[in-house]
Amino acid sequence: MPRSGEDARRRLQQAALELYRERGFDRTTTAEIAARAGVTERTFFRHFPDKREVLFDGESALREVMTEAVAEAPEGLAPLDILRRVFATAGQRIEQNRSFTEPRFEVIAATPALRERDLAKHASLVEAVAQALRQRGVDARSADLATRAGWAVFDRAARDWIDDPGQSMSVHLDRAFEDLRGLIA
Amino acid sequence: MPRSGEDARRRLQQAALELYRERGFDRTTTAEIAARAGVTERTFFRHFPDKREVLFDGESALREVMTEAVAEAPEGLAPLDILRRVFATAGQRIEQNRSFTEPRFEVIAATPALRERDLAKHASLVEAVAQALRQRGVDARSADLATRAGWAVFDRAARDWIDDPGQSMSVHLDRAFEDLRGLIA
DNA sequence: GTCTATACTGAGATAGAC
DNA sequence: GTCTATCTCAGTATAGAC
Repeated sequence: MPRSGEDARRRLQQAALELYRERGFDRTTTAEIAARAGVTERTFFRHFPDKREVLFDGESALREVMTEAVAEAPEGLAPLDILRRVFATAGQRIEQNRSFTEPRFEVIAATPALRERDLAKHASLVEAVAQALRQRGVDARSADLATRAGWAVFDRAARDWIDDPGQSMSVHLDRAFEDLRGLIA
Repeated sequence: MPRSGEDARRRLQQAALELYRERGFDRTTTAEIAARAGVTERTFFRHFPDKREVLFDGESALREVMTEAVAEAPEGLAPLDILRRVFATAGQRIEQNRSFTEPRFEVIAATPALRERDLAKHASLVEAVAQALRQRGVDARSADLATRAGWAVFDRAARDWIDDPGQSMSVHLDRAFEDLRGLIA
């Protein structure tokens, strides 16, 4: 059994996702997850602060991708146009990880406790993106409002893509942005 | 000790809010809440499924107010104009309960676990409002997107009102709606 | 790695309202 | 008598302290 911490971490995530799917989040104990990953229960809590967090390890990387995309967007773009680019970048990542994204998505949707954590992570991401906009000089109110409205569009597009993976995320994103425009006009 | 369940329920809510403010959510035990309310710990869990839910008892009433406001809005309004009315109605309720709303708001903002639950309740409200829009014949995608974007506006206005209660919620709402319009144009 | 506090659950008994 | 709120007792699992 490898002693590498990173390896154990990955096995714990894999084991947790499997068990949450097999018997449900509530009926899975941390001891079972640890056993399947070949470590002790204590090790589980060394890697993850709680039973939910094990499914949200990629969030900080996504945050970096998004805040960097904000910083690197060309000068002179309107806030919502910056966000369109940012979400397109994030959408690509999600598209590439589909084999992991999709089962994870299902488990979260089926589990209220995980859904709560998911929403909290989204709120945190939205806040980080809004802050990145502010650092580009966008005023605080506009940054906040644009990012939240933009997230509604992104979320809509992501769910559209789950239902219809034949079209790429960027197509779904464009459509959702157009829909929002139509609703306001 | 009164046998009325409603009375015990109210005492439990009151005791919980007090204790969460006095020593923080994490440092408050359910046994302490029950003791202050004059019931046993087990009774706490008969009224509330968990330690967080005790602060979210008014949500179902707010949901009814909002979905009814959707149903009662005049014919022929665009989705976002319906929502503007709905949120104005909800805003009035929030304004009236200020003495309860504000301490509760503070405790939630200071406690990650409560913030998560708060976000989940918001998501559930958004879904209920979107469904009410669908029942008026608004197509599913528009209902979803409009309600989420509208909620971003509502949330912005609510925080503006906390910072500046001198202006009414409806003023803050109008301003936030105008801001969104400006961002899209 | 060990120990412990506490959130939460289940089943059965009791007490008051009707 | 039924029904419902509460209590008592006995546990399990998570998470944090040591």
